[in-house]
Amino acid sequence: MARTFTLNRPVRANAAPALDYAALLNAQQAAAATAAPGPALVIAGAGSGKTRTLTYRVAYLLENGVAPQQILLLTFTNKAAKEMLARVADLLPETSQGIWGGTFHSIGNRLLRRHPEAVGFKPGFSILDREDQEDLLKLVFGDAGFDPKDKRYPKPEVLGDIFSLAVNMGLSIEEVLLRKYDYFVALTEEIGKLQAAYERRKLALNVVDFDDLLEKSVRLLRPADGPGEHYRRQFQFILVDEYQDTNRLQAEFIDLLAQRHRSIMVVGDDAQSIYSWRGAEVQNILDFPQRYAGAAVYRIETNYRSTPQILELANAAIAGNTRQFQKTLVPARPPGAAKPALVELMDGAQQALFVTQRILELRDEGVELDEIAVLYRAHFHAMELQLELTRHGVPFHITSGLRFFEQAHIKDVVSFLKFAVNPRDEVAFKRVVRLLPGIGGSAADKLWRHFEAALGPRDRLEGSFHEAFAGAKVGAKSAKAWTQLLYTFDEIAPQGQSVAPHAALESVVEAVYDDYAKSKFPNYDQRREDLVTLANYARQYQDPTEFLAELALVSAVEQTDATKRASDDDERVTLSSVHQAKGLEWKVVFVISLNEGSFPSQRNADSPAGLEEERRLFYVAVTRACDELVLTYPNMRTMGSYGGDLFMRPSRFIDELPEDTYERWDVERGW
DNA sequence: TACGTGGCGCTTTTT
DNA sequence: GCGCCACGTA
Repeated sequence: MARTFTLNRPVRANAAPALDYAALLNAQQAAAATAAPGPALVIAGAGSGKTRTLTYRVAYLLENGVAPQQILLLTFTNKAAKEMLARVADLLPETSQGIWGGTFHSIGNRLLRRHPEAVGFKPGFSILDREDQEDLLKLVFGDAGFDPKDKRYPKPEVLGDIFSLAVNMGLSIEEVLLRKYDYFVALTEEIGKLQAAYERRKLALNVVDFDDLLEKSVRLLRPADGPGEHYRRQFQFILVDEYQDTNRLQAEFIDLLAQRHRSIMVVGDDAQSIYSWRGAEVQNILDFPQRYAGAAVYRIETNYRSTPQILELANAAIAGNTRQFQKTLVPARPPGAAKPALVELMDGAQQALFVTQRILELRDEGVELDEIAVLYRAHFHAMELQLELTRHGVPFHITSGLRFFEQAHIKDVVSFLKFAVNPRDEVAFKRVVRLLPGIGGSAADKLWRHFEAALGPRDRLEGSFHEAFAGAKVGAKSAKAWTQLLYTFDEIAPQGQSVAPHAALESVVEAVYDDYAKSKFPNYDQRREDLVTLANYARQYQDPTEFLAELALVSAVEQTDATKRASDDDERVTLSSVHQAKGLEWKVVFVISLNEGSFPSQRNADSPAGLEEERRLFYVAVTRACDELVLTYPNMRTMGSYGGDLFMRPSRFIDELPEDTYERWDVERGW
């Protein structure tokens, strides 16, 4: 084999590092940021400046002559990637351009766009989100010769979960079924057939799902003589954020890229691994020192976020877990005014009333509403609280529900573009035509077959859509809208070449969708506004393929300055699941419904591993609080939940706390 | 295809 | 106790 000699970017003349790491970081952070090349594990406790450390690590590499494109920075969320890259750019504006940074999925997308054929896809493939995937799975039943209405089979939604777990955890269908869906074990063979049919369909439609972005990338990277070798040479330094939440597939993705240089720094907190149900394996981080022999281990344990009282409770909360790196959060802040509060309430209604009244009290004390959060294990735990807050006129927002790009009206108009860009996209086509009055599943299917025949083996339409659909019949009820639709298709993709995304969106809304939206949606105005926002967002993109990929991979639009200002004006309390609160902090945090069966969730309480994850979730919840932490539990489950009244025990996580870590509040009725 | 009614099931959701 | 989906009917 030829010898490889790697030239590093020449170090700038008199290149005394501009940044004084010892002054900007604490000793633990600085040690990690300036670590020598080679494998390294950074155990970063909650609130310890993990992002800061990672940011300075990148800066340190750049300052020491590593070229930006030799750095790969992997995160789980777009927000995290964006934030870190922006902070690096702030530190070193001149040298940071060209870093490969993004989510696992977006980096996978980038690789596959460069080498689609190597894994059987064609350029311009589109990305299915979860809903698209389910739509496609419905079609797949027919392919495999099964009746989708047959109740024995898992619903598309569950099927998607099964396939996803299999891919992400590197398990066979049978293993997944045995572990999580034992009532489907008898159908192992059939489900396997469905999976094969699904794979064929994706290739035929030239579409990939989220999991493919990783799995096909791994397949691309695996061969020693394939394109992977190029990237193994290129990425001399790999950094991974939130490593505790990686699954088996992601771990392999990283390992494949790190094979050559072995200069990989993974950062995370095993105590905050809370996504095992999505395939995350906390074992990845726990075993890292074994998998990468000679790995340096750094610990960042100084917590800048919370008062010592809150940290004492947090440390006690996680102590019950055995599978963890022992660590203790060390407070940097002076003692706060009070210990965390533990509040026993009669029932859910009283809990809601208590939280509401305490929030009002805090507001009177000068705490702003957006510095307060109420966290819970499951969204329905917040139902009574929502009623109570509304009754008292306390504004709140809930971090749940559909994200911007997943809303029906957004997906509807985007489907026009998807079909224009990729005329093989049956799912997008059917979604579009079903918007027309008088056209349902069977008419959509007929139209699709007609179009498929006209398209032939090509991946791009050469003539006009009018020609392609010549002779296709629709009912009298649909005729007018159908003509209008064909006209629109030809406008947004003349000769099969799609126009710029914002122009296409404007055409679609104006010609077809606006009328539909008016008749269909009670909140037409809001939706119309969203569509304008979407079109404006699209202006950044010239290439429709790139725009569509971005939509699939990004869950929220950047807040415009206008909306930011608007939301600054009216402060709101945050209501959030603990999962969605990870990485965030508030001055005052309430954790509610701390009952056996609720938190820990009944479904995880039976297995030791499940219970440890619930305990980590509790740990994540309490470590969100800066100044004040309030834990509450009702004694009875009443209206607001199903099944009638029931006594409930306080959570075992409360029993596990030493009594001197909190102060009990006695709540009594004042009327 | 569109609309009304009964039955079922009901954690979390980075991409 | 409610909402969604699937099935029945026009």
